[in-house]
Amino acid sequence: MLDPLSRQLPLLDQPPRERSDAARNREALLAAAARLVEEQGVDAVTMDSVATEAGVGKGTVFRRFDSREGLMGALLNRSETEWQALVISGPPPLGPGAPAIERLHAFGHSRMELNLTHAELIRAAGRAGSRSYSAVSFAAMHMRYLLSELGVRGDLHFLATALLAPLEMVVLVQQTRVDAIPLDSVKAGWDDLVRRVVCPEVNRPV
Amino acid sequence: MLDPLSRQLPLLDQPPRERSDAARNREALLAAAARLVEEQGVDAVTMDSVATEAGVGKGTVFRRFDSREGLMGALLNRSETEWQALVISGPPPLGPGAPAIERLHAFGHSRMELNLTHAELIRAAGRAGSRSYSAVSFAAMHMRYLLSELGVRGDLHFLATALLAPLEMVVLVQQTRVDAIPLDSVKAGWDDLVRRVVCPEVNRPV
DNA sequence: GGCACAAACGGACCGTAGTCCGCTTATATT
DNA sequence: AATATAAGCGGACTACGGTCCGTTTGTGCC
Repeated sequence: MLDPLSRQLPLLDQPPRERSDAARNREALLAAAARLVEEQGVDAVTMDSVATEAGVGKGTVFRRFDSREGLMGALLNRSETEWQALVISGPPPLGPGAPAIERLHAFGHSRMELNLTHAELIRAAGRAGSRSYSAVSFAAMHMRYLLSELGVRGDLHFLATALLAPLEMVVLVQQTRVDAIPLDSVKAGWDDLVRRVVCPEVNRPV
Repeated sequence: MLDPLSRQLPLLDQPPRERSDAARNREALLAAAARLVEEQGVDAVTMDSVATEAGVGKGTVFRRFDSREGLMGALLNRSETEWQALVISGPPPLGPGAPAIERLHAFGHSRMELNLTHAELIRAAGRAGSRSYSAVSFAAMHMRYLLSELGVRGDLHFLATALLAPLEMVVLVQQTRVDAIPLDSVKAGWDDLVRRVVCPEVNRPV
């Protein structure tokens, strides 16, 4: 039985628990969408096909995920969460335990791979893609932490954004697919950018 | 009369001149689209309304611009071209005549303003937006030129991309609209990034 | 168990992007 | 001027994202 106070002051509460049928349908829809992506590619994920595949009505898909972009975002969110766990508590050098500079390089490389792997999905997710608020804010927060560990001075908020920006999917796709630059060269370029930003000479105490 | 050779070897030729009615319709469509954007915002620019407004059929809009994104891209292309002209031959510090470092700062600031001004249009243009090949390659080329003038060593191709990336609309919108950072702070942050990249100590001859 | 009600459901419906194909017209040639 | 032909044209048609609202169902309370 729920605490009666929770019922009376719902605004102070967690939003009320999701109804069981709703939860079941959400899982079924995510599973159906993931399967469609796997088997037929992102373009085959229409709201109708996902609904049919999950055995629910179309309205339900929109109720759960608001829009196609929202559905794609939810799909992305799963791997984003796994990745964040690796950064927070996975093995070094991505996870804790390695020197900050190594973690920083591993962070960038790993993010590039993640964004390229999910390029189609990120594109389909639009605003809900890699620039969703939670994804951006986690990455930026971690980046600021690593930069401060390295003694970088300046506007860490902006510097984090600036180092993250070339890891965005649109930029990576341009470089690796349009300009046909090997991924390793892109990584090396980013490493050089990092070197310049953390360079001791430009971070002299004022 | 055309050179007979041109008729016989069309592959060596410029693509045949656009038919006069086609050219007229293209202008009418661009004008109609620009007017709709101006008066009612980007969302009001549906392919039907543009066609009606220009007094042509819907199929004609698609024939000329392939897609809604293509139409938006064509609209953007006009201001992009004007901007490129300013960079190439406009007044300093954006145009030639100022020291390279000042031109670089002006370049970044100007690009930010341009991208923010056209944020809606760029979003609606999707792939045809600010990352269209011609826009990206012009900006990158100019950036490489300025960096080389400044004696920057390293992978100029990547460094140009890295300095351009934080000027992308999605990043700027995140910073100025979501995080509510004043544009001047963003500019200052970018200036600092530039300082680090062109810093003499990190560009010592090997 | 029975009741009340908010939440969830589903599918008909709407607007828009994009396709298709038979008709029209500009242009080059004679 | 007449003709041939490729390019252009237009609007009916399809598919998909998104909305709406009458119906169903899970949940907490008695």
